[in-house]
Amino acid sequence: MLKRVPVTSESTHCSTCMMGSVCLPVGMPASEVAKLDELVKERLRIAKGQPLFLHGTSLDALFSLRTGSIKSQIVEASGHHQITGFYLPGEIVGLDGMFDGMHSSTSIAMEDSEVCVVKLDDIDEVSRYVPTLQHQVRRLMSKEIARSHQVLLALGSMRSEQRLAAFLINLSQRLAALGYSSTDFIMRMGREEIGNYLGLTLETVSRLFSRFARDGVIRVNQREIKILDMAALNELVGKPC
Amino acid sequence: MLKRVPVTSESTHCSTCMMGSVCLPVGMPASEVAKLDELVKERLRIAKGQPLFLHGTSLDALFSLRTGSIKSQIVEASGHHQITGFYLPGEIVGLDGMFDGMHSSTSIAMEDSEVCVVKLDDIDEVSRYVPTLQHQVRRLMSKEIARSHQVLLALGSMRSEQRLAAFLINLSQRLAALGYSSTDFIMRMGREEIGNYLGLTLETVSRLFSRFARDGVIRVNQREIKILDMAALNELVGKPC
DNA sequence: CGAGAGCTTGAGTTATGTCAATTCGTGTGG
DNA sequence: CCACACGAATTGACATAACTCAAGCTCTCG
Repeated sequence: MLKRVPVTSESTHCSTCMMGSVCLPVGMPASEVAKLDELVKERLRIAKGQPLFLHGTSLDALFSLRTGSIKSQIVEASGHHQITGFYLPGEIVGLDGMFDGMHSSTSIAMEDSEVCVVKLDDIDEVSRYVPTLQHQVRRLMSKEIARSHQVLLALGSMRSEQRLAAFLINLSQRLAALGYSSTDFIMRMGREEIGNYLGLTLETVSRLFSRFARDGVIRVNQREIKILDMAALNELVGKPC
Repeated sequence: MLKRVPVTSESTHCSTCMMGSVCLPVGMPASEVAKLDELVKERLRIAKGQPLFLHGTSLDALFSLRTGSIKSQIVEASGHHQITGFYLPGEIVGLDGMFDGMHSSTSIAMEDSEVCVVKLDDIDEVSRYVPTLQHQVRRLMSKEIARSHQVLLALGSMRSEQRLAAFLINLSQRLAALGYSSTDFIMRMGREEIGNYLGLTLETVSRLFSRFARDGVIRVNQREIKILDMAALNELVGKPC
């Protein structure tokens, strides 16, 4: 069974990659993107359930998710773990842990996935002739900070139904940005993972899905979601207190 | 009353600054730090309660806290706000919001404070001849991500007493790194701010302080804290479940 | 010295967690 | 191909941690 297999067959160039509009080069002028071809020298396939990297191991690269989905989690001494993010294609995994060169989290593929490996050394190298690349990395890190602050807001000040609504809205928007339906999708994560991420138990998450369905806000069948009333979801998160 | 006053009297050079060991240059080789003098061209004094920057305003600089303390918070449409961080001297404020050039949070001085202004343009400029500066910025951003993940862990999977214990331990350690006592300190934030940050109400925070005091773990008098039994605090966060 | 903000404490409520039983769905081996 | 087994999800009943509301206290600062 494949675990962590380098992809050798296809050439991997940012300039010709279909993901360019959502991935690391997002927002960069086309003329600059064309110069990024030295950036990705390797790709990896990760089988469902397998780690992309483990907490505590050394870090010399970032990973740009091409296909599949990945979760990141941190582990306590007690063994308890907290999921800190779900990543979709085009998103960058591994931005934490650049502080001391050690991954501060563990990342696990939630389905068979493929990532582009972006070595930090190569970022430095390439940014000598593509100065905006540094800005790009800063922007992406900054976005990751802002993202986790949003989750903080959810965990710190929202009730369970608001958290789940916010979660669904967020997922919907990110899938839409990838060209998928914003109203019909399959969630790659289970109830327990959603609960862990949102600071709730799986039972609460399950009850909420049922309630949302009963109220006609969504239709849900296992991990298959159909959003029927997006306005109601927005209403939920927009009017707290 | 002073609000946002540039400091003109003193020269501001990283190479001679006392904060070097904890601030932006932390961990950089001394030879490199010596070249950072063009980095900070401006300092600001912010009066207690005044904003350093507001959510939604444009961003072209980072702020390194020299003296005082600052809180960052994000605001919901509803007006509800969530504190995302408390910053102490040597820490960098404004790392979120570099994504689209807009501050995604508001930062407010919790006491009269002074910050060094580090223009993004100057970072780019200086890093041409101090290449490690880019690494340094990445490291600091990465640290901010890891920090917020830790808070996520607290909010997502700890009970109230564990959250407060973790909060006290964290504060203690950061103060110790600044050369202050790790056991005796004044908290610059009130009960409500602590509660907001930890996803609790001020009453719960107050009760917890009382309980910790009753149990002989701390002594507390308003915002004055004396940690009597650090082991007990660590015990609390280390043994959940 | 008075007023207001911040803090503490109590009593009662409630959202969410816990424990447990049941169903559903999927993949496996006879 | 069916039946079984296992993990995932649902649902219910009950327990409880934390919230809400309210009263009183204590600093601080003008």
